[in-house]
Amino acid sequence: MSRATIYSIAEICGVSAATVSRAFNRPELVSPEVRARILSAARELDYQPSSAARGLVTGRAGLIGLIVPDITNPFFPLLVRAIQRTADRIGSPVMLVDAEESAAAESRMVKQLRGRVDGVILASPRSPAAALREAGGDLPCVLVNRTLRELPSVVCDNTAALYDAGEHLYKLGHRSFALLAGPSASWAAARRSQAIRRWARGREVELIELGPFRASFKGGRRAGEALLATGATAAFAFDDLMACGVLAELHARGVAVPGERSVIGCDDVLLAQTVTPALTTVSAPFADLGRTAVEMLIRHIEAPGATPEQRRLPGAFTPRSSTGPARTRG
Amino acid sequence: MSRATIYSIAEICGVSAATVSRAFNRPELVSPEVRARILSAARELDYQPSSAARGLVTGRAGLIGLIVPDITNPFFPLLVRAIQRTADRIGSPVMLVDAEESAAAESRMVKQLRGRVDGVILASPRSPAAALREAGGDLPCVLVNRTLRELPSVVCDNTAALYDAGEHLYKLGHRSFALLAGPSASWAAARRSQAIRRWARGREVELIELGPFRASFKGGRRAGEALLATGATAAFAFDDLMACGVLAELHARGVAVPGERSVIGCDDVLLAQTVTPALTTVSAPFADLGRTAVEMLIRHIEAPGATPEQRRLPGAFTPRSSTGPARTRG
DNA sequence: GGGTCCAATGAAAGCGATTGCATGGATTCT
DNA sequence: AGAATCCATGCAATCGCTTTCATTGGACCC
Repeated sequence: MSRATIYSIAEICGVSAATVSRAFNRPELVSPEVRARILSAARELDYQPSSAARGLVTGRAGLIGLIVPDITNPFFPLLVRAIQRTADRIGSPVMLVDAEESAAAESRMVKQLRGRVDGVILASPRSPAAALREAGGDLPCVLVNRTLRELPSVVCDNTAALYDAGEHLYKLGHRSFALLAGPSASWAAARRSQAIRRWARGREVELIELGPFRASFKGGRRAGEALLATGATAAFAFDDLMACGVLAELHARGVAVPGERSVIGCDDVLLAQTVTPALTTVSAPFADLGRTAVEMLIRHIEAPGATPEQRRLPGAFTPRSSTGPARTRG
Repeated sequence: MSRATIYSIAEICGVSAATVSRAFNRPELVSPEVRARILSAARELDYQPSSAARGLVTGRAGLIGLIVPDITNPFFPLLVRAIQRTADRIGSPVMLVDAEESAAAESRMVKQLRGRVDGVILASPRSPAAALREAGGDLPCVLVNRTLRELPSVVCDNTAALYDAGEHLYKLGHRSFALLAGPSASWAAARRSQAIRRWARGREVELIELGPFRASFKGGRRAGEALLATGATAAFAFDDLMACGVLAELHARGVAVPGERSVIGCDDVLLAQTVTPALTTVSAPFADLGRTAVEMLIRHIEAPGATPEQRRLPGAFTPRSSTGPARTRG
């Protein structure tokens, strides 16, 4: 048996297809008894409206796209969940696309998504600005963790939290810090480095910049190696994954954390809590990030002309066990 | 400017819409010059076919659904990527849905997906069999990491690898083992426990069954606690996440791994490599799992009547650093 | 030269929903 | 009572594409 349509329901109920359609979309326009009959018949037949047909006439796909650079990076599942949860509440499922860290794939996917979705959320896009604008075309887009003047965006602003982190270490007696920079193409990496530099400038401390390193466990191990070559007693890693690599490297070399060095991550992904010692980090407001992104996208879909809004949500400093008093040098 | 359609292209090229459609779908049916003209005009106008219109007439959405119980569990991102990669190659994007560990949500989502997608891949579904069958209806479904007689499925069979793991520990001198069981509702957990039991029965060893524990880091800590209350020198954890919890708990209590106890995980997720010590585990064939699932689904979409095929792919024992010689009991 | 066949194209009928407009019966107003 | 109003419903067009069937104009064969 083929799927039920508004026509089969109409026939059964002895009404026209238009009435059936209205029973679902504008229930106030059909008489209560007829509506009841229709709904019950629909349930009986296990009717599901064809989204293709609806999409064709309304011009809306009822879908939003989500492009992430790397779903295996533990940052993204948390974001994906937050976005999906919000999108689901407003009845617009999410099409997830993994760009596998390729900028080229990213804009290719945006293009592909056009015509299938009503708008897309681009999480931490790697693509150059021009490519993004071009690929987007008239497709509503919102960026997460990156800004671009022409597009709405929501970013996590870690400035204040990183200051808190710095102060935390300062109070523990640290005076020499290493900044383990993330990938140079990453907008977030640039912002974080900047925030830390600014904090360091306002304090009487030494800041040794190392990197850039890849935002991966391996990258972290390399960063750990570099860290040991310096006299820094505390390190800011670009993100938690890198911080875990640092921890592993230090452990492998018999350097105690936080005994001999303190390490700070960023994002607060699952890993940060499971690693030993538990990672002092800056928690990203995943839920808010996701919710805001979806809300902004919806707004942009409904009012395509609106000026792109830029939102920044603060991260929160979360002390755990990977930071401790500075070992007195010597 | 509204989007280009086959009509606008047809007009520009001085041909009929039918020809334009054919130029894309049955290129061998239109003359080379006309096709070239059409394709160039299409590129010019940045034409994207409306998937709604196409879907309406062909009855195919050109989309497959993927339902995972918990995207934040590191097992799933790896699977998602593998599935997406394959689906992408055959030009069928993936709609990802996170059921947030709720069986009810799971079947609700399956229902919702019907009419939007051509088929669904259900990864490690929690729902009772009846609910799944019912929700599926005539929608092609394939299960990953769970079997059900009526549905095609692909599972990771860890039996052999777990035997290897057992032998590995046996050779290291272990004679008393703990089995840290996963959630009782999990099909995979049942299979793993069974495999280990069978192995133990074939050997002169003691097997202490503990649990069930939640398949989470916290669950693992609890399992670690329970483990310490026994005399077992080696433990099989349900999965890597749980194993990490065990490791953390042992570390917190000053018990050395692998010095005093050996721990084995399962799945080989990112965590297994980043934790200290690196986890000895059983690697799941994520890429094959994903590829097979998509291929089976496609086959089932194209031949709805076919008998459900059941595939099992072997995991591979992967020794790392969390296992070592049994401490001679004192 | 006339018939056959084929390749290239066009005309038109849907696919299943939404929606503006028309309609007709009941209700209310004057 | 007749006119005006309104509510519930039906009719029919439409969205953009695919696909069947018909048509045209050569090329080819006898």
